[in-house]
Amino acid sequence: MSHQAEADRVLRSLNRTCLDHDPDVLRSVLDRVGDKWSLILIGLLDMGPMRFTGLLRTAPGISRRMLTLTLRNLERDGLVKRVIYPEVPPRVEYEVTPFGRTLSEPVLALARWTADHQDTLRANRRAFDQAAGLDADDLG
Amino acid sequence: MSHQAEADRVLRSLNRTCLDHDPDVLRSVLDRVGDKWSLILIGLLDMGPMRFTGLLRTAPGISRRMLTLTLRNLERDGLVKRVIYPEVPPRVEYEVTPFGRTLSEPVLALARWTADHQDTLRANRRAFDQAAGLDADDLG
DNA sequence: CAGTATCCAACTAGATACTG
DNA sequence: CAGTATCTAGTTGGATACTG
Repeated sequence: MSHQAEADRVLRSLNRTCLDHDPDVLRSVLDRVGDKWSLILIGLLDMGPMRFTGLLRTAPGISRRMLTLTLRNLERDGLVKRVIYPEVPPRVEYEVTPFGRTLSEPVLALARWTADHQDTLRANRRAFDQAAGLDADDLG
Repeated sequence: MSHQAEADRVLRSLNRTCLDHDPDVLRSVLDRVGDKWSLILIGLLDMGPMRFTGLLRTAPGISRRMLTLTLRNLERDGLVKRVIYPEVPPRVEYEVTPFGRTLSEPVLALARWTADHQDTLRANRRAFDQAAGLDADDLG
């Protein structure tokens, strides 16, 4: 059985189990990984532990609020660990947990897909938008 | 080199290329795949072509509006194909394109991860919420 | 430094009435 | 049947002032 056929079979099964059975778990993970900042933070922390302000500086355009909220959610899921050093001034470091690293692989697969197909995607979108534009302009 | 080490290396590289270079493409794909309905529609269509009303009935809780918007975006990206049969009453079928099927694999990987780890996730969240609750209630 | 609290703007998504 | 148009509620996310 080919890899593709196997993948199809499993996806079909997952469609049934995930969609019919408990779509909320898949949804919640997609919400986590699909929101605006989680993946970027995981990506940054994957390269080593970082502090709050470091992440604030490094993640392009994130606000304090969203950094706090996103880190809390990642921590809640056990994907990121928060380590407090009782010093003055206070120091807090965030790091990816071993559990979090298991998520890297599937995320990696998705990132690879986007990297491999971004040209196709761009072309598709451009073609679609152009066709729509011509439609709207009623030009041949 | 182990699979994990290899994955780490590639992810690190992707961090640099995707995050530093063009985060928007990865973002746009995550937006597509991570939004409320795309994955569910891809899942349904993966089992075979379907018509608008069929999807409306089968996807749990989707509105006409969101079905239209989501299908348009999937079509725009070339992941789904819209086939019009010029009949009366009108018939339109949607099907996953070969390009769309290439996306199944990484999505499959993510779905598998959620399936494999949903118990851990649930436990993590429960533990975190309980700890937060105890904190808030000031109980030991 | 590492957040929290508050306010506000933008976007997302649902309900529903209408059209070819 | 296969949508579009419109209105509205709810959510997400940014700016910023404040706290331990």
